[in-house]
Amino acid sequence: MNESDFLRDYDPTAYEPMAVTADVVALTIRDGRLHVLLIRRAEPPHQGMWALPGGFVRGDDLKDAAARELAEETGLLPHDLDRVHLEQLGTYGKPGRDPRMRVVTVAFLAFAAWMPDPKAGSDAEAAAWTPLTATRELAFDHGDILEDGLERARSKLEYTPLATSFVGDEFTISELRAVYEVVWGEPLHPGNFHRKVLSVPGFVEATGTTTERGGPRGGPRARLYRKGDARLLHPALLRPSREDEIR
Amino acid sequence: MNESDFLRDYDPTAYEPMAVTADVVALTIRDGRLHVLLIRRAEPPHQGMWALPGGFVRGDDLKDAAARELAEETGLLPHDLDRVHLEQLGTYGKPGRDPRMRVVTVAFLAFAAWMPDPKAGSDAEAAAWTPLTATRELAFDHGDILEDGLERARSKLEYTPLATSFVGDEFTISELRAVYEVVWGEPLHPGNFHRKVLSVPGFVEATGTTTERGGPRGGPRARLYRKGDARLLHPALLRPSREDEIR
DNA sequence: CCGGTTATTCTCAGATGGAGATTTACTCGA
DNA sequence: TCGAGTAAATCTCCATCTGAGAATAACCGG
Repeated sequence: MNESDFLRDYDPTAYEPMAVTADVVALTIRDGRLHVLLIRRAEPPHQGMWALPGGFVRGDDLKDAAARELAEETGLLPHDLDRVHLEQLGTYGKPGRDPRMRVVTVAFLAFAAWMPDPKAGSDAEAAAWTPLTATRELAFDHGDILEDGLERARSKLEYTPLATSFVGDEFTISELRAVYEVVWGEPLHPGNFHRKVLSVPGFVEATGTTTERGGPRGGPRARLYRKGDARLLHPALLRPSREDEIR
Repeated sequence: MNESDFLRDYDPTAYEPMAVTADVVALTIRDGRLHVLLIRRAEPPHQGMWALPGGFVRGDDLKDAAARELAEETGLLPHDLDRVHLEQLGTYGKPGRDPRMRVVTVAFLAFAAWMPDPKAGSDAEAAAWTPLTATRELAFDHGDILEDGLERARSKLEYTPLATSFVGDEFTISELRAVYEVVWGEPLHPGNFHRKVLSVPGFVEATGTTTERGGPRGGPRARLYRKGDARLLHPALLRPSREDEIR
């Protein structure tokens, strides 16, 4: 028996204690801006700082732990949770990232069209949907995790129908375009976007109905669409101008 | 203090023992076929079955643990390890995936142009580069992890210069095309591939030299190229015909 | 030297994408 | 009620990209 096999069979609690947590980067769109769910830490370390919601993984699956954490902070019911897109983002385990002990954090990314205001008296001292433009410095390495989550979100809009997770069941092409513009942070050509969305097979399907009224500042009633059955967008909707990220 | 904060401050060893391992999906190309590094388990559970190489994460970073594991099984020196692409693939922590105890595995994906034969008398009873066409059923959920790794590899060839990790420092366009054909599992149009590779800015740069001889079955000498400075391929090289994956 | 192989380039038609203009339907305030 | 402003939906034009196939030329082995 060599070292590795020895370790595999040895009592694991004899090693450096290792805790596994599931943290969530929960994104939603409010007032035309992208928001992330943050909590204010009630205890040291980093007491009083804002952080991503999260908690220890216990007997459940990693994803279930993340869902539980999300539900706890938002007051989302199991029924609502079904409508939230939740995917694994990455795992962060650099020694020293938590001063108390070795903590390995599995980060998840959540998207939803609408989420309730954080429950008062819930897990942390305070929880709030925070516009990304106003993000303070976060506790631990949560700033890095948030950055990774945003990049993942921007990227997944390109080749998956994920944007439909940010809007209601029925939506207009303009609402969908607003999602892309908010997440990508740049304006898109309305005509070309419209053409592109309708030309990608399975992205959206027409409901045959329109909005009740035109926009608040005028314009015709827009047709309503539902999410289609595509799992991948082909061809993809590519972000304009990211020359800087290529090299 | 509510439940979650209580847990955060409580002695972590009081919980269900949780082990964190780093496993590696190491891919390379040999004899024109894609190979994955597998070990044969020397101990129960799944004694005698093939599995991905991996081991417990201890005081080091997750990625370092994966690199150590890879070096251990292949005999790769630190110098060689620099030439291996290693990235995080995902984390697998479903309760019950290891019958002994709760094990959370952070899986990594490794690519290299060439890796030595596994060291005799190393970690496991046996280790071998296995052609993917001949993969047996793997221990634990390693079959799922391998599948995820393959899909990640196929996908990353599309929009990153990762394929250059599978060839030597200097390579011909045909060698590069062979990488794509082997990983994607389908033939590509040589003329269009050639045009495309040279048209993507920063993918490859000419060395100005050619091979010493033509191919083993004839043909002119091919020009040699080096990896360029692009981190992303734009526009991407998209896989043909994946209609089946879209819906 | 010859037939077969392969690197490289070219052609051509169809698909795709960006920029801008047009048409039409609607809201709001004068 | 009417006119100005706004926005949905469509269209044009043109540059670029793509897939399929073919042409050219260099090189192998016999």
